[in-house]
Amino acid sequence: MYTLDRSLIAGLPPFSGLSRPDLDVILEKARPLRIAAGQAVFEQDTEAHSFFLLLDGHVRVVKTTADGQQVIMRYISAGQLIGIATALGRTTYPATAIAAVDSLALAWPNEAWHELARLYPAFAANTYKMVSARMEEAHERVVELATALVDRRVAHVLLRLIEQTGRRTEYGIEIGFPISRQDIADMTGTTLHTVSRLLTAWEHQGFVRSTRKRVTVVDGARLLDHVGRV
Amino acid sequence: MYTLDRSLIAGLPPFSGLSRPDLDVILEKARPLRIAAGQAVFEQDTEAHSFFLLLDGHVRVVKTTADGQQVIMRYISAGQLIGIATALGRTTYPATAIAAVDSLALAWPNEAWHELARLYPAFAANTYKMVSARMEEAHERVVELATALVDRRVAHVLLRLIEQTGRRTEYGIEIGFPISRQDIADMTGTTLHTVSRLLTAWEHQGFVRSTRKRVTVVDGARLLDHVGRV
DNA sequence: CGACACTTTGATCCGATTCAACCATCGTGG
DNA sequence: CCACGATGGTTGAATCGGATCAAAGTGTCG
Repeated sequence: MYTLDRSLIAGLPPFSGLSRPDLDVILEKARPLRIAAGQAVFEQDTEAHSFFLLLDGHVRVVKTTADGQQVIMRYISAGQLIGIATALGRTTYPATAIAAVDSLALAWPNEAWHELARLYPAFAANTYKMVSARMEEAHERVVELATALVDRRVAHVLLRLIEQTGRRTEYGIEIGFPISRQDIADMTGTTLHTVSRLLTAWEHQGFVRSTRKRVTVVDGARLLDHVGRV
Repeated sequence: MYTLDRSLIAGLPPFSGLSRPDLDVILEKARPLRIAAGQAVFEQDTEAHSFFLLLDGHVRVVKTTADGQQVIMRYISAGQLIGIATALGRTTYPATAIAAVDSLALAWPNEAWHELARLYPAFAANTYKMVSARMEEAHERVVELATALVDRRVAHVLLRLIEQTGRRTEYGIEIGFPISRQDIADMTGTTLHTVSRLLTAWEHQGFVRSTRKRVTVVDGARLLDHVGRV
């Protein structure tokens, strides 16, 4: 028997509007889970047995096509749900989730979802709101992929990532987890070569700084302006 | 006072699981609406005052970027809801909806949504299921835009459209509404020129047939095979 | 310290856009 | 009812954004 403190999840968006005792009931059904960097939380097309709440760390959600090409659908930060296949009426996970750094999550067995959704309408409502938000994001991404050139797409990804996970450093705002050129390419539908060229060009122009797997945005406004030829 | 027969909406996916009297209550709040081909049902970024059910016809949902580029997000067929901005917690429409042919819809004032969702949980559940399905579609589209070449994307769009709206004809299965090369380009992130070239090439190869604003898929399997170089 | 993962950079190639011109079909009004 | 403008479609040539091919450099970790 674990004793998970409800302060772990109190105040997180998925549980907003729930009372303290509610949280205790919810926590009772959860099981803590450590995921080492590079390890999968769940794998695409396998039976969905659980859904997860990321407590600490960063996880990337990756879709792989039949011919082996990868697309990173999103990065999940602490406080967010992942693997909610059941809530969407699926029986398998639509993507693979890989820890970008050593991470900590809670796992609930699948059956718990329906029970919790019934018991706590606020929890269900929060989840659906999140699904709606993710749908809109996906739509925006479709528009961008269909209309914008690569430099613009890469710039927008960097700005989105520093907004979601950035932390202040001496030179600017750094993306909050290690990310390679290949990762950025997989988020924008391009190649690591093109990303590398863009980043070095932008570094010369003073918009960004980067080292191995770390990217810092020095001047986001000027970067946006640079690619924002409207 | 109108008298809308409940048989109009009985059996449609958004209302599955609802009783006859429920349907009557729901219909009471609706107002019928004719939309001429080319007319907008609602416009992007304007105040969302209503949501709609398409009873007859075809409507395309279009997003326009700041610099005027268009992306067709989807085609709506009879029996589907559109403009459910409110259900997603928005106050404005995220896209413009244009009738592709003369169409008929029902319109509910925005306030009705929360009321109906509260009164009829099945209705709310159906709507969320649809939102989930659309999110998955959007994700698939992101993957395709990020990884597949233009010919593959165009082929997939044609096959999807005949699956959703196709009707048998002498030569094959025809897309159920008028659609131009430009429209197809706006769905796949390419240009009308490229679509035109692809369609004429495919016509020579016997995969499709087309005339002005009408496209018929003669042999979908061979078309798929043609672009499906995996 | 050596192997491996990540990054950079040059050269070449190609899919698709852009530019340009012309043709076909439809709807409309004199 | 036919002429004509408008909308939609085709096709060639030039161009270009990025991918691909190729090779070498660099940081990191076991």
